[in-house]
Amino acid sequence: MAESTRERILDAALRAYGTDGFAATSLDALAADLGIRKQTILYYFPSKHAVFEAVVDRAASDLVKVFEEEAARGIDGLDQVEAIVKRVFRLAVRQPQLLGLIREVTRPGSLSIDRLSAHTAPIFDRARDFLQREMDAGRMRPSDPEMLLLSLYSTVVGVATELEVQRAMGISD
Amino acid sequence: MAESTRERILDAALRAYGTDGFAATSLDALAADLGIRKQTILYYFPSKHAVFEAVVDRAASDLVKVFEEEAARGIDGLDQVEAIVKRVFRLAVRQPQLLGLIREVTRPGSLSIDRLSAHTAPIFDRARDFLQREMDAGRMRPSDPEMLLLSLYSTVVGVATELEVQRAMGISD
DNA sequence: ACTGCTCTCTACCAATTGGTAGAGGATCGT
DNA sequence: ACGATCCTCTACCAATTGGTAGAGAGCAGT
Repeated sequence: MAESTRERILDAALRAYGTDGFAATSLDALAADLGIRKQTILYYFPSKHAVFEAVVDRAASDLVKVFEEEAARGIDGLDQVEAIVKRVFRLAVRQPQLLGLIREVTRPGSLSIDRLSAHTAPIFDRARDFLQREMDAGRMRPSDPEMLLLSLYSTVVGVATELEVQRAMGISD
Repeated sequence: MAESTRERILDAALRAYGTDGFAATSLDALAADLGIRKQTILYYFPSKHAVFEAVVDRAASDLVKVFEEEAARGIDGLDQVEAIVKRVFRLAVRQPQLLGLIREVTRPGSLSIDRLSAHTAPIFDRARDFLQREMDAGRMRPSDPEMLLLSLYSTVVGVATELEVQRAMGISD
């Protein structure tokens, strides 16, 4: 067995939720995509929403891992920021639905915001402290670290997810 | 009659589609929110998707109008960019769901991308030419105008829509 | 051979979905 | 008074939804 059924479900769910969204993806469609019955999905997860939460958990920890690994290399100033942005982009190219899922979770009506921020809050705090430190040390132009972080986040997620916009606007690659 | 039923439907639909999304908003829910029956909605629009398209059309032309008006003032360089960004933000504060709807349309699986870009293509071209001109004239740091435009777009839409993120991250206002 | 466990299945369900058909009230010009 | 038009409604429908109940296959340990 190359991959457990549970894992295959999470893979397919990430793909579906990240592109079409949670509400637009039925358990039947998800199961059909995997060549199984939806009751098999409901054997591994108590409800549709539980599938979503599990996908969010895995996606969040994947993202957090990127930050942890990159932060461990201890690069300074903008080079550190650039390195992380580059790695997130590489992740987004390999798994385009991952950031799409993040976008889905961060939607106003979402129920799983807390689940995501439980994962991301620590690295957010660390990132803010890092930016503040680099600004104090004069290695970065001083500004509000939280706002800088938020626009960094928005830009990266935006550009990475809205490939359709790029195509619609006529940007090839 | 203060506002026509058709207009009221579009208002409620913008609110719902912009926050919860298209798939998550049933015609019944939309009608209940308005205190009418869904058949009344289907009297004004042939299908659920037609409601969506009408909302997109109106939202797009609202946004385009902002650009047209601001461009008509003929400001130079970064001041022009800043003025437009500010106006879009003001619009986003007054109608938070508007940019949420844009985000919904630009999702990978969306069917109405062409409908949106039909509206926005002209101002996109104009904006790109404007940036190119300002760069050539030395009023802006030279770079790829399309990429600059895309990151501008992503940042503005991102920051404006993801108020939940801001809250989750602990940014008050 | 039997028991228990893990897994996937068939069968079924009540609720909700988008959509159709058409009745009935109001308002109009004639 | 009349039909026509505009609007909103009730009644209904087939399909899909998330979820429950439980059968049965395969495989372990005994």
